[in-house]
Amino acid sequence: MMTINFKRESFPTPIPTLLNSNIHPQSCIALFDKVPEVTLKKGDVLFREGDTPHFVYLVIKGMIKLYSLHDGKEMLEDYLQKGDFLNCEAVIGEIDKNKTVEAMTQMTVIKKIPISTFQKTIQTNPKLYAELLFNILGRLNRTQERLRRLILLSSQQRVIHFIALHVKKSGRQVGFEYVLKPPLTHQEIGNIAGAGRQTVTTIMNELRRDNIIHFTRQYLIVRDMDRLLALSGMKY
DNA sequence: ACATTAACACCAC
DNA sequence: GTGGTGTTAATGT
Repeated sequence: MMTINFKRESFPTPIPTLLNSNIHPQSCIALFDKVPEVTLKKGDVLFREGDTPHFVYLVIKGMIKLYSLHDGKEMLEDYLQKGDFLNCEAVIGEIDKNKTVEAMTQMTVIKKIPISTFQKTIQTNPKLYAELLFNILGRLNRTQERLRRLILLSSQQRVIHFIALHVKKSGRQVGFEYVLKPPLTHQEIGNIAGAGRQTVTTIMNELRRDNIIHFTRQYLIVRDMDRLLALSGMKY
């Protein structure tokens, strides 16, 4: 017979002493302050479908993708970027073992802490709990955006829409332009937007001819965000 | 008409 | 050399 205990002894206060005595601002990110950074190359795998993860990861730089395989085809389930937490569902004891996780960009930087440490600290600090919820909400929105794109837009529009939103959010603004460095490969853009690699290449070259974007292997510039958004066929 | 895939050449690191 | 890009032809819906 299982009993569920809804009581939370130390929730919401007092704040435990040992674990967060050295955390200055109220931030989940601060939990990782003294943890060394790990740099991943594109394609490096953190763990595979079926593995049991033992860490919670924080993305510092670059992008991480979560996917499952279906007769050789990669199904992109989610992707994470700077400030996102991987396996943070562990705070409520949920651990997703059904996805492979790997670095999507060159020079992806992450930090990791044991799941138990993360769990204990977050569970006893409501502010951190709220911050985590907020972060997960961001991921949920991103996934919903992707679903909307997939259902409503043509493949051209999907690619354009993803590029517009992604660069606007993750690139830095320089004058009227947005620069994303490093960029994603056409293959990865295709995986996210639900389009073939060649399709992405062709669309991006058209956009380049029209001087709406520019790109090399090191960067992607959006020259005219308004036109790009207009071409995407979505309001925002 | 739209989109994906295969094939191949080419280029960069 | 390997991985990424550019282009076109064939094929499917």
